[in-house]
Amino acid sequence: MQHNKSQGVERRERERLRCKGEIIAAASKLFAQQGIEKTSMKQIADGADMSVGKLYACFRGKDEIIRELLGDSMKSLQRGGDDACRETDAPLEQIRCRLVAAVDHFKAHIDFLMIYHNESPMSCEGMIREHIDESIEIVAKLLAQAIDDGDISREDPYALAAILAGSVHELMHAFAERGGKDALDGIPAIIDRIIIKPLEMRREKDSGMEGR
Amino acid sequence: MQHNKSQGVERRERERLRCKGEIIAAASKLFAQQGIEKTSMKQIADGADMSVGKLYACFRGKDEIIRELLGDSMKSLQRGGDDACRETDAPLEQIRCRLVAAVDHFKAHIDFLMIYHNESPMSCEGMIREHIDESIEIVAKLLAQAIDDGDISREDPYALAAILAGSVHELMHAFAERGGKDALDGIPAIIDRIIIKPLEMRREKDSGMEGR
Amino acid sequence: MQHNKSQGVERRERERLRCKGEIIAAASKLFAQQGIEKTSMKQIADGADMSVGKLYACFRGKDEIIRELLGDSMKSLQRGGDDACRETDAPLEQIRCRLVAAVDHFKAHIDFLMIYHNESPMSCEGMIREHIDESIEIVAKLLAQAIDDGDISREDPYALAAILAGSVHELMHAFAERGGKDALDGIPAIIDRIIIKPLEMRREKDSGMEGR
Amino acid sequence: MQHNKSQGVERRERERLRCKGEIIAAASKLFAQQGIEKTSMKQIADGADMSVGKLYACFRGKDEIIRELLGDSMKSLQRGGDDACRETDAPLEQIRCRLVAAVDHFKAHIDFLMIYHNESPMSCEGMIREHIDESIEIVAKLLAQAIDDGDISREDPYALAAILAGSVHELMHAFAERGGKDALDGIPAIIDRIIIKPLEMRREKDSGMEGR
DNA sequence: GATGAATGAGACTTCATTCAT
DNA sequence: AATGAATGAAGTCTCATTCAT
Repeated sequence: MQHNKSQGVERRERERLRCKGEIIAAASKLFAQQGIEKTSMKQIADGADMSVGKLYACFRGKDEIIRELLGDSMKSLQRGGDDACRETDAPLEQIRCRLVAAVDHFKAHIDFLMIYHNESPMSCEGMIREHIDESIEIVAKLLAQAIDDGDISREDPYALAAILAGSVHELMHAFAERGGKDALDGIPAIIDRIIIKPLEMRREKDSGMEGR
Repeated sequence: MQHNKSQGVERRERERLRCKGEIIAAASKLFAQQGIEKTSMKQIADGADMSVGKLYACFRGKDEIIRELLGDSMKSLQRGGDDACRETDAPLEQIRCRLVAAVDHFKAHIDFLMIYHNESPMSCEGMIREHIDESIEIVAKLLAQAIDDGDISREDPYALAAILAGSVHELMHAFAERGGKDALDGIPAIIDRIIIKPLEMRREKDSGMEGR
Repeated sequence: MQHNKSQGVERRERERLRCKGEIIAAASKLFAQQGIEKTSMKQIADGADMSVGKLYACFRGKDEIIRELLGDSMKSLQRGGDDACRETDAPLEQIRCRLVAAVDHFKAHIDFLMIYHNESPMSCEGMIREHIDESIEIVAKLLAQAIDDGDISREDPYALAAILAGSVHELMHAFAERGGKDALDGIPAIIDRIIIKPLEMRREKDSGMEGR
Repeated sequence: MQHNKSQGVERRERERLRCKGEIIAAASKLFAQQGIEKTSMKQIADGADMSVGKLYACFRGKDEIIRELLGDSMKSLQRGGDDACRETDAPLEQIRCRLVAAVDHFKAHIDFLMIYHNESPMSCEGMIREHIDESIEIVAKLLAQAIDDGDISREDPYALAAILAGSVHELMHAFAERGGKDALDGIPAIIDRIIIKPLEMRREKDSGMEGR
C-alpha cells in the first residue's frame, strides 16, 4: 500500500518533469522562431498540445519558463565545458576543449543556439548577457594563466577573451546560416588557427628575442 | 504666389524633418535605456516633448520609428566606413579605416551602441542582423581581395570577417562597460595586433617557405 | 442479502456525512481566516485532507459548501435559541435566553463568528442577511408580545429588535477583538442593562403615570 | 497663449474629475447591486458608458476605484459628522448631531449605504471595518467625557459606542428596507429614546440616590 | 469510488493606434 | 495641423469544475 503510494508519487513526479520538458521544448522552438516577447502563453500551450492552465501548473508563469529554459541550457553548456577540460591542466588546452564542447552543445541544441544568438542579451533580466560575461571571465582567467606560464604573448586577457567569445559567437551564426549545423564543427579549428596559434607563435618569437 | 507656396511646402518639409529628428533622438535615448519593447509611444512623445498624434503624423507607427532609427544609424555607420576608406586602395588598410570609423561612430552615438548591443538582432524584422551580415559581407570581400593580393594567408574570408565583426562587437561591449566610451579607442589597435597582423605575418612566412 | 445491501447503503451514507462534516470544518476554518472568495477548492481539499474530486462527490460545488456551512451553523444557532427559551413563556425572558444561547453558540463556534462578522452579508445569495432578518423577526414578535403584555413600553418592535441585533453584533466584534472569546460572556448582561431593563423601567413609570 | 494653455489644462482636469465621478457613480451602483468582488472592470466600463481603457486612464486599477469610492464616501461621512457637532460642546449633543449627520449622509448616498452594509467589512484591506472602528472610537471618547461630566451613568464607553454603532447600522438596514430612504429620518429619535435617554435618566436616579 | 491533472472561461491590465475637437 | 482622450485587441494569470485513470 505504502509502496503503491510512493510509486504513485514517483510516477507523478516523472510525469511532471516530462510535462515541463515538453513545455520547454515547445517554448524553445517558438522562442527560436519568433523571439521570446512575441511568443504568448497560448502559443506555447498550443505548441506543447496542452491547455494554458497546465502551463501554470508546471511553471509559475512565463518568466519561469524563460528562466528555466535559459538557465538549464546555460548550466548544461557550462557543465559541458567544465567536463571537457577536466583532462588537462594546460590553460590553452582547456580553452580549446571548452570551445569544442560549446560548439557540440549548440549543435545538439539548435533552438537554444537561435535563442542565444537572436534574443536580446538583456532578455529575462540580462541572463544571456550575464552568461556571456561569465564565460568571458572563465576564459580570461585561463588566458591570464597562459600568459603567466609564458604560453602566449602578454595581452589584456579580458580583451583576448572577448575576442574569442565574439568570434565564436559570430562564426557560429555565419556557419549555421550557411552550412547547416554540421558546419559548426569547423569552428574550433579556425579559432585556433586564426587567434590562438598566433598568440603562441608570437610568444615564441618574443622569447627567442628576449633570449638573445 | 507660386513661389510663396513652394516656400511654404519647403518650410513644412523642413519642419517635418526637424520633428522626425527629435522623435528619433528621444526614441534612441529611451530604447537605449529600457529596450525597444518596453518603450511606449507615450514615452517617446513625452521624451520628444510633443503629442502622440504628432508621432503618427511623422511616422506610420512604432515600427517605422524603429526602422528609421536603426536604418539611419546604420546607413550613417556604413557611410562613415565608406568615407573613411576612400583614401586607400589597399584592402587591409580599408578594413582598418572602416574599423576606426565604426568605433568613432559608436563613440559619437552611444545610444545607438546600446541599442545595437542590447537589442535582439531580430528586432524589426532582423534589421540589426541584416546590417551585421552586410558589414561582414563587405569586409569579407576586402579580405578576399587581400588574399588574392597575397597580403594575408589563404583563409575563408567570410570566416575571417565574422571573426573580425564578432571580436569588435564583444570588445566594444567589454570596453564600454569597463572604461566608458573613451576606452573604445583602443579597439582598432588590439584587433589589428591580435587578428590582422598575424594574418599578414603568416603570409610572409608562407611566402618565404613557398619561395624555397 | 437485502439486509447486507441496506447495511452497505447505510454505511455509505454515514461515511458521506462524516466526509461532508470534515469538508465543512476545513472550509469554516479557511473561510474564517481568509474570507470565502479568497479560499479555493484546492485549499479546502488540502485542509480536509482529501482530493478535490471528493469535494465534488459530497457537494455540487463551492456554492453548496458555503450554503450548507452557513445553513447548518445558522440552523444550529437558531435551534440553540429555540431550545434555550423553552423553559419560559415570558417573552422578555425568552429574548434573554436566546441572547445567552447565541453568545454561547458563537463562543463555541468561533470560526462561524468570524465568517458571520467579516463576510459580506450578501454572500451566497444573501444567506447571512436573511438569517439576521429572521432573527430580528423572531425577536420582534417576542417584543410585540411583551408590549402587549405590558412588560415594556410601546415601541416599534422591529426597531427594537434591530437595535438588539445590531448591538449584539457590534459588541460581539468589539469584545472578541479586545478580550478574546471569553469576553463574549459579558454581552448578555450589558445588553440587558443598557437596552432591555430601561424598556421595562420606562413601562413601569408609564404605568404608574397611567394609574393616577 | 499661456492663458489658453492654462485654461486647457484646467478644463482637462475638470473633465478628468467628471470622468472619475462617472466611474465612481457607475461602480457604486454595481457594487451596491452585486457586490464588489462580483463586479468586473468591463461591467463598470459598460455602466459608465466608456471603454475599459478609460477606466485605467482615470484610475490605476480596480483597487484604486474601490479605495477612492469608499475613502471619499467615508471621509465625507466623517466630515459631515465633524461639521454637524461643531455647534456644541456637550458630548451627548455631539453624538446626537453626528448621528443625524450620518443618517442624512446615507440618505443622500443610498448606493454607499448598500455597499457599507452589504459588503464584507474586510473589503479592500478592511477599510470599512476600520472606518466603523474609528467611528466607535470617536463616540466612545465622547461617551467617556459624558460619563466624566456626570451626564450619563458609568458604563464601559466602548461597549456603549459599539451598541450605538450596531444599532444604527441595523436600524438603517431595517428602515431602508421597509420604508425607503425617508424612513431613515426616524432613526436618530429612536436611538435617542431607546439608548441615550435611559442612560441620562439612570444617571439622574443614581445621583438622586447618591444624594441621600 | 476516488483522484488530481487538465481544462478554459473570464478577470485584470497594457498600449499601439485612431479620431473628435 | 495638432492634440491626447478614447478604444479595444491581446496578453498574463486564476480557479471552479470535469473526467480519464
